[in-house]
Amino acid sequence: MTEFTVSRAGLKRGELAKRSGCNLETIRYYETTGLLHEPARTDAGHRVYSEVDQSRLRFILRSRELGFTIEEIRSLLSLVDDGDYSCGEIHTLTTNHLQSVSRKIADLRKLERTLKDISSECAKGNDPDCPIIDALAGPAMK
Amino acid sequence: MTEFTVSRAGLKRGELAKRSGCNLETIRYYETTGLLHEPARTDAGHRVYSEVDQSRLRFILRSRELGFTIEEIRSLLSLVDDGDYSCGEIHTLTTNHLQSVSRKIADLRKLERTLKDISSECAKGNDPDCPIIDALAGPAMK
DNA sequence: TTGCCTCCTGTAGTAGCTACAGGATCAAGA
DNA sequence: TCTTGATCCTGTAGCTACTACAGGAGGCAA
Repeated sequence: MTEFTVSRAGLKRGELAKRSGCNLETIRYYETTGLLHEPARTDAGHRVYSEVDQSRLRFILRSRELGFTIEEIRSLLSLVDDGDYSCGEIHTLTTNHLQSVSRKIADLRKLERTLKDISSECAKGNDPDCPIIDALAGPAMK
Repeated sequence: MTEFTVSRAGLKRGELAKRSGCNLETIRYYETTGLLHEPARTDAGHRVYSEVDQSRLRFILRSRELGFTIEEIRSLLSLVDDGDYSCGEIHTLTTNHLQSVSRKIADLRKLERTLKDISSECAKGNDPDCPIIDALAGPAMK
């Protein structure tokens, strides 16, 4: 069973932001949206993040880097939190995400092709008769 | 000099939305953000879109399809509106956009590769010891 | 005239943050 | 001990590019 490793004492929010590379306010945002648990507080109300909190943030940041949405991460975390997730469930979420990434790549490559095509027709001169503008203006509406 | 073609009488917003495939509210949004000029109105205040308005919307929609941001489209349109744009300026905007699309593709392909790698390590079974979770949890913070 | 559809305006919600205001707390130096 | 400046707290507004809704007015056919 995967667990978040524990080994160092608490950090305040600013220090956690620095070490994780995450924006200060984003940490609070992840708390309000429920991705991060509410951390312990000092008597004065300052947040103190345990090693478990730090690992959880790292998990979130890594998942975001890989393009998972907040809701997808919420699903991943809730499976882990419940404790009895199967590897198959995690795999399904991941491959679904992979498919949407692949689709996005395909879309962007079409787009890239089109942009190359229309910009290659352009003489780049001072002539104000522009094939790019013509291409963008396109045919009249039906 | 490129111009927007004119040939049919005015349309109301709903009709324009239907023909252009653009959402009804989006048309108003483009007006408030200044991409579309304020159209003529009937006595009762209903918007009436001329052929020029329709061409302009088509230009915007096509540019959005190609992934230009609203600000990029604003630049393109203001060059056209000023009337004395050079084809070189348009070409520059387009190739800048093309570069950002290409960068995005490169980023997504790395991401796709990583997702494939981590999900291929997974046995997909009921075993709750998941290499994907391990990969996402990653190494401890510095 | 009744009913229904479209139109109008202003405003709020979406994702995923980021930034700011106005106040409290902390830690180090004089 | 006092002061100064950094950091913390909360709540709220802003960003992009839309989309949706509420509540009211106009248009048109039976």
